[in-house]
This record gives sequence, C-alpha cells and structure tokens, in this order.
Amino acid sequence: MLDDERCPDCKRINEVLSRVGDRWSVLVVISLAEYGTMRFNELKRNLGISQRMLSLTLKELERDGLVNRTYHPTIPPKVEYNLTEMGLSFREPVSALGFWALENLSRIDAARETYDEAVVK
Amino acid sequence: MLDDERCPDCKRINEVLSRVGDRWSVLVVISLAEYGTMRFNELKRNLGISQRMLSLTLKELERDGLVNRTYHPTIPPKVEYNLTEMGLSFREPVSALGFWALENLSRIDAARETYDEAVVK
DNA sequence: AACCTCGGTTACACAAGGGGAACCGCCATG
DNA sequence: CATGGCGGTTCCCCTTGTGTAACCGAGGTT
Repeated sequence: MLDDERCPDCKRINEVLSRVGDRWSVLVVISLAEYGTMRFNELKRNLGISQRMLSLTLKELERDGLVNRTYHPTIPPKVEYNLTEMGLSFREPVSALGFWALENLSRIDAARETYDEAVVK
Repeated sequence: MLDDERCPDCKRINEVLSRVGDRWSVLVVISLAEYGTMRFNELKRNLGISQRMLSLTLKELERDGLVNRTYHPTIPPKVEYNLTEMGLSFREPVSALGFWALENLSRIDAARETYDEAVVK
C-alpha cells in the first residue's frame, strides 16, 4: 500500500488550506476586504470573535504575508490592520466561496432534512 | 457590548464553512471533480486519508447533498461516489481556492521565513 | 480613588479533529 | 487453511481548536 499513489497536488493544497483555510482567517480577510483598514477591537466586535482567537489569527495572517499590521504608539495604543497585495488576491477565491456559501445554505439545509428523514424512516 | 454589531453575513458564511469547509471535504470534492466517479478505496489511496475520516467525510457530503453514493451489492461490494449538481457547482469556488493555494504556497513560505527571521533578530 | 479603554498575553478547561488498529461478512486467491 | 481485498464501523487515545477569565501598563474619565 504505497502512499506514492496519492495525488501530488492534494498534499500541497492541504498545506495551504491548513494555514489560511480556517474559519476565522477567512472571515477576517472578508472583513478587511470589505472595510479596508480596521482596528483590533473593531474586528473583534464585527466578527463576534474572542480576543484570544483574533490575536492568534491576525498574528498568523501577518506571518503568512496576507495582512499588514501598523502600530501607532499613542495612548491608548492604536493598531491598524489591512490586507497586503497577496491578501487582496486571496480575497477573490474567498469571496467566491463566500458567495457560493450564501447561495447554497438553504439548499444544504433542505438536503439535510431530506437525508435525515430518509434515515429515520 | 452588543453582538448585534457583528456583520450578519459572517454568521451564515461561518455556518456553511463549518459544514463543507474542512480540508477533507474540499479535497474529496476536488478529487471527484477531477476523476468523475470514484470508489471508496480509490479515494482513500488517492488522498492518503484514513479509512475513518473518509467514511465520515463522505457521509457528511452525501447528507449535505454534494455527493451521490451508489451501492452495487456485488461480491465484493462496490460503492461509487460522484458529485451531484450542487457538488459540481461547489467545485468552481473550490478549485479557484485550490489554484490560489498552489500559486501562493511559495510566497507564503517566503513571508514566513522573513517574519520568523525578523522576530528572532 | 476607582474604573474604563486599547491591544494584547497567559493559564485553564473542555470540545472537536483525526490517526491507528481491530473487527465484520463474503468471496477469491495462494 | 490462511491471507487479502472491499467498504465500512467502533473503540482508544493523542493533538488542536476555541472560549472564558484574569492580568498587564499608562493615561483619561467620573
């Protein structure tokens, strides 16, 4: 049973998805794409995300080169986030996915109901 | 601190992504889109996925109406999977995402190296 | 003096993701 | 007779993900 049989692209796609494919990253990118520049607590309130997860998510997105972080050492501190060029290019496939999601949510719900009824029956 | 401030679409996008947005679902859809109809162990070998996860993933995809399951009661049993119409429509945004992933993997790696060096320094 | 704001970090706890191995029935192959 | 393949299911266990709550420092507000 060789692993070499597996499709080569899957491994790489898997790699990228495990980095930027989590829900919070996707939602942060969508928000930044829509509103441009946003502050930390602005994102937090907008997404309904916990402080901890937002902090972790933004750090990863910055590390991966999708988000710029600008720190203004004022009192109180002000930190602004916006998308890099790569972040903006990521926005296209992501918003396509988001659009599909909104379009098909009801269809998925309907399919689930049908399936669950058939199983119970 | 009201939750009502949060963007309304995020909640729904989040819902759909938490259903069909996991890595294995995405990879299964990509495989089925590329090869058409596939058998269980064919997918397993192709993706390098564990038997357990493939079983769970296919069951959810069938329940959500993205995948058809056809059982042939032969000996040995033969079970074939292929995409439904909705599954095929899902393939478009997914393959856009996959394409972006392949295009930008090296850029992400480069950004990570730069970031990590700057942090260590 | 007490408390709030901003942008985090850290500790703790619990849920979910996911791999490995064993088992199933049934037949073909060695 | 033993083994292997097909298409799963079930159990065990470890790793991640994610929320909650507390804390930080400096300054402004009440």
